[in-house]
Amino acid sequence: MLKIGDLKEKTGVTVSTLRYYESLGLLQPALRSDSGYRYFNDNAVQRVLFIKKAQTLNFSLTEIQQILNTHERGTAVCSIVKDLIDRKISHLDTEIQKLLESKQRLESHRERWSNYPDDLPNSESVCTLIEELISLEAIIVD
Amino acid sequence: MLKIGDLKEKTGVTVSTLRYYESLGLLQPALRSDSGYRYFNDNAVQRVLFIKKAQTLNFSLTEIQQILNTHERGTAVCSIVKDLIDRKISHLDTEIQKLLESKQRLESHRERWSNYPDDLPNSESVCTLIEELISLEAIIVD
DNA sequence: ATAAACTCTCAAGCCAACTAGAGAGTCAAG
DNA sequence: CTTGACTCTCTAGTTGGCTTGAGAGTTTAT
Repeated sequence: MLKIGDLKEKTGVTVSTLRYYESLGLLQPALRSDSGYRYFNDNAVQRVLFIKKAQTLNFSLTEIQQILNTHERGTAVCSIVKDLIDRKISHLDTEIQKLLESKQRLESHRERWSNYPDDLPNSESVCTLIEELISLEAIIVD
Repeated sequence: MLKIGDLKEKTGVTVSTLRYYESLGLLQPALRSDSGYRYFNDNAVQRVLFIKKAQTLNFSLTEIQQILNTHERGTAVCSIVKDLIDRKISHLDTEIQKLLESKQRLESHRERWSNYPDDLPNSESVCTLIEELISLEAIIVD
């Protein structure tokens, strides 16, 4: 039986985070001592590692809970998980697209600006970059 | 002179958000009436639109404030903005890479799973997908 | 003159995933 | 048997970008 500190050692997840996971229903101690100490079985290690790894796959704790609940309930629900993963993939796709667009717009600005000389110390213009950024929003965004 | 509601009409940004921007120092009414009403000049429209558009370029309000302050101060500081943009681009790159990785890992799982048949209604196994996900974390993550 | 629509301030709530701290109780080694 | 490390609960704070609501005052159109 593992006390919460042992579980922390085996997973690298802080004690308070473990308690937080429990409060969300992601984790359950196998038993509680009379004094209230949590005792986990080895299973819990797998579970916590699963949570961490699912997080690296960009699943939220809520989604992870769905997967684990599904698992718990014992119903044959691969399709639910498949759906979740499909939706996650297309969500990731959207996010990636957005970021790529932002990046490309920024790059095209940088490029365009590299054709302008740096502001001269005493030049009238405050900052070509900013002025363009501010005055040419239409171009920036469209 | 525009009242805050007019500014909202012209920019599509809600009144409370506009007040919030003011509280962050992103926006300043040209004057306040005796009764406390904010009055903005047309300039403010540009400014708000700039904020919105900078947000679509993944700049945070804090970063936007830096840009605007820089602009306000009247110093010739293109290089600061250039730096900001460079850092933003490489940050975006990192984010994109992360998401791409997640996506690819998920896709390889989906692919692998598509070789397994769906669970049969009364099969012993709960869910091949979940079991694999849970038991083979090493594979999943490495 | 009155009602509708607008505006004000200030406080608090929301999301996610934690983290920090107070104050008290418990366990294990020497 | 004491000391130090561990654990407990509970509350509240963090970041970012807002939103919601209460309660009160103001402006505008008819």
